[in-house]
Amino acid sequence: MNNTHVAVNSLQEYDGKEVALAGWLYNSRGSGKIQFLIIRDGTGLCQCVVEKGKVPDELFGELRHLGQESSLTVTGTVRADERSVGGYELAVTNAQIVSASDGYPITPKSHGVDFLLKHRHLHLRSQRQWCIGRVRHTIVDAIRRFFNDNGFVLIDTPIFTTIVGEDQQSLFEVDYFGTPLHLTQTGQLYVESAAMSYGKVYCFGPTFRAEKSKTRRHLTEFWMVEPEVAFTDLDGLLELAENFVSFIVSQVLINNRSDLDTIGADTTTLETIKPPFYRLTYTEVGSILRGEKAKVFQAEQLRQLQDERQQLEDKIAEFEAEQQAGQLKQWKKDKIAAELIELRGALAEVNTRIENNPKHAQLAAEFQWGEDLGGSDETIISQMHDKPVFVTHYPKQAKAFYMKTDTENEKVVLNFDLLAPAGFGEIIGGSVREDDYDRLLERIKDQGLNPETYEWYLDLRKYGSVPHGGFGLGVERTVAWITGEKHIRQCIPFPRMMDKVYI
RNA sequence: UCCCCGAUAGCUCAACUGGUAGAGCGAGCGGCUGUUAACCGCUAGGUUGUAGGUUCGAGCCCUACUCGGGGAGCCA
Repeated sequence: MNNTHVAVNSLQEYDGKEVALAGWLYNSRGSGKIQFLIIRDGTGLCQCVVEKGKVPDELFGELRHLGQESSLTVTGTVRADERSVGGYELAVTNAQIVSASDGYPITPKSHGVDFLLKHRHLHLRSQRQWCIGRVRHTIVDAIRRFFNDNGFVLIDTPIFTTIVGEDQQSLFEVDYFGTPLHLTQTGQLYVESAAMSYGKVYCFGPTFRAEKSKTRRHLTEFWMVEPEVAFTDLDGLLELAENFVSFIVSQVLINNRSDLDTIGADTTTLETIKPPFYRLTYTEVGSILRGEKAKVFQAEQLRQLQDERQQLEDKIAEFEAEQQAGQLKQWKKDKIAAELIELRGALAEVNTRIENNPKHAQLAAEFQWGEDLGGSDETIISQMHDKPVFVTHYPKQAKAFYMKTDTENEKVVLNFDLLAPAGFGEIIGGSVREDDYDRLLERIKDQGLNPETYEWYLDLRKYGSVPHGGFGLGVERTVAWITGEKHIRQCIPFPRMMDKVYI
């Protein structure tokens, strides 16, 4: 069946020729004697034009009543036409309904988040999800390609794990034949041992965090890639990270331009994502947050938001007045009603941001040296920059035991976060690892961890320890940033969120 | 764990300070040869999340619960 069908995304090779397509009915419009069937086949959309008289009358009638997402094959002549979605359309001569669909729940109109997640198995077919999935595919491919082409060896780390990388409380516990084990929250400790064998390695797979975080940046199951490099320092890691992220973005721009356009991503800004990225220390960030600059920035943003709110409110009032005026054509009323729904949605969004602005400003102003940066602090810093920002040298007390202490300033560690621009926040966290046996042992004890559990990890510092480090990049956050998607739950096919798993 | 917001037709949303619930989309029928979330006409579709309370009267006010959204802490 397959090899006789042509893929929609290769139609330009068949201009003027007769081909058969196999796919699903995405949408259809019709008038008395002509029908437009938009068919999706997984590679793209194609408008198929059915004219009465050019197909059997019986078929014409069947196609007219064919429900959304019915599967079918169509035969016809390919022709270029500007008016068509992909630039090519099919003049249909015949069609065969494979399976008629009736009452498909996801209509071409707007739907709520909850509804769509409950229909995730079907929502994957929708344009926006389809585009995001393709971008994700490119990102995952770029991740592998970057490391494979730069001398890294893939190391698959275990999902069932005996050790704690970050924080005990954020682990999912599983009953492993009567013994408690955890689902991995990082492959880093394992990958460190592999780096001492191969030099440059990476692991790539799902990661599990039981954090009770209900935000647009969190999933309990997400994908993370973690490179680890022997004989490197903080500067080396930053360079690796900025080259890596820039490569990912460039690959998406090469392969997914039409997807980015369809979903309205900001490609002009993506074009500028090239090394070097901004570099700030935690201490610098702290003084920015506490200082005049952040205050002015936040106040300016608040003003902008208020302006925006005013404009939205004016527009809404305008439309409402128009609605009251009466004596309108039906289509005009509909347009206004649709417009109002959109405006009210935008207004709600702006209002939340206005509500949050002073809270975030206060949190920033109250920044205390020694605390970890909050999500809102990162948002502010990332909003203040048009390119990704590295934040380095965090206070030791706020960070994990394995991060190497800066010998020039014992209060900080040689770590970094990478904040994506325009408010997307953290997409990478990484560090140079403590390679000194005694210091590491001390840190393990300081954090109240059991040194016995980390015996093998300590061994790495016993037998030929070298300066080394790495980082973890969150795939979904990267997808969200690049696609401009507000919530990372749209950036993984089947999201797992705190207390909520739909299908 | 805490704070804010919400729940009305299959879906997305209206209903000004309490007065018998309305649109659009979707569905069904009819019309239209170039539509782009097509359009036009008609039809069907509701115990307003649940349980109480206030009131002559509750979608609207009060209490509790359930579910959902956003955010804080924490993080990729």
